[in-house]
Amino acid sequence: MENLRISPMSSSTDNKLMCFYEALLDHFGPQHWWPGQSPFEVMVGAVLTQNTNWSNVEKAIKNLKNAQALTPERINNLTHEELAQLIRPAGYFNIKAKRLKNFIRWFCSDYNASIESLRELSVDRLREELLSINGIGRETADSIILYALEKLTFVVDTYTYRILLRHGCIDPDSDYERTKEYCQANLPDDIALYNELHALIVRTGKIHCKPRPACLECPLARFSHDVEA
DNA sequence: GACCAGGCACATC
DNA sequence: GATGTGCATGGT
Repeated sequence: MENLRISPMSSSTDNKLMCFYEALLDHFGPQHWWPGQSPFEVMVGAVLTQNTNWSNVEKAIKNLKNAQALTPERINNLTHEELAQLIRPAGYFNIKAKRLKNFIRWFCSDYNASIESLRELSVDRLREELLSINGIGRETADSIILYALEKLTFVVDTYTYRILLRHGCIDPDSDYERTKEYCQANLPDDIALYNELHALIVRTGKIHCKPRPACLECPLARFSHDVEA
């Protein structure tokens, strides 16, 4: 990845986001997301990781692989109970089994389980279609578009919102779409950068950016960090 | 034992 | 439209 050098102090505050990116990349290094071996595995992982620690998702994916069930056709042919048991370690297994089935039914019936067919669609069309599937919300849709299909869309999550709010980049009433707009307006059109920044934000959020207290050891603390937030 | 984790849909007001 | 709640396992 191109190693842009932007001084946090000299580049002014009109692009905090790029300063954050530089600081986090310097501190943590590349995160090599998404840890899936295929686009389909990434899509499955995107559903399974909803409100769930990734280590639990890995167990569920391992179960699917061991059962030789990690293909659209195989998952389509599993019963609800069979699928739910395989993904049990990821939590919410009953509801996630339904969500996976919904997603894969759409993928198979509308796009013949073809990743390339999905890639031919525009981001707007993809997003609209994904969001029409019960169980696929904004973050899951954007994760699939960015990490599985490698198209330009920024993924917002609770850490993104929390960090940007704490640094005064967004208003407390900013919703997902407004937060996403802020990010995309302040970043170059670079899929690899979107990929890396979201991963770095998650890494940061896990360690430093709990709801409170703000952590002075956070690599972002020097950027007008509101320690009272 | 409490809390958290890479959300989402639905019910209720 | 905003808020509350159910969904569930596994690590710390």
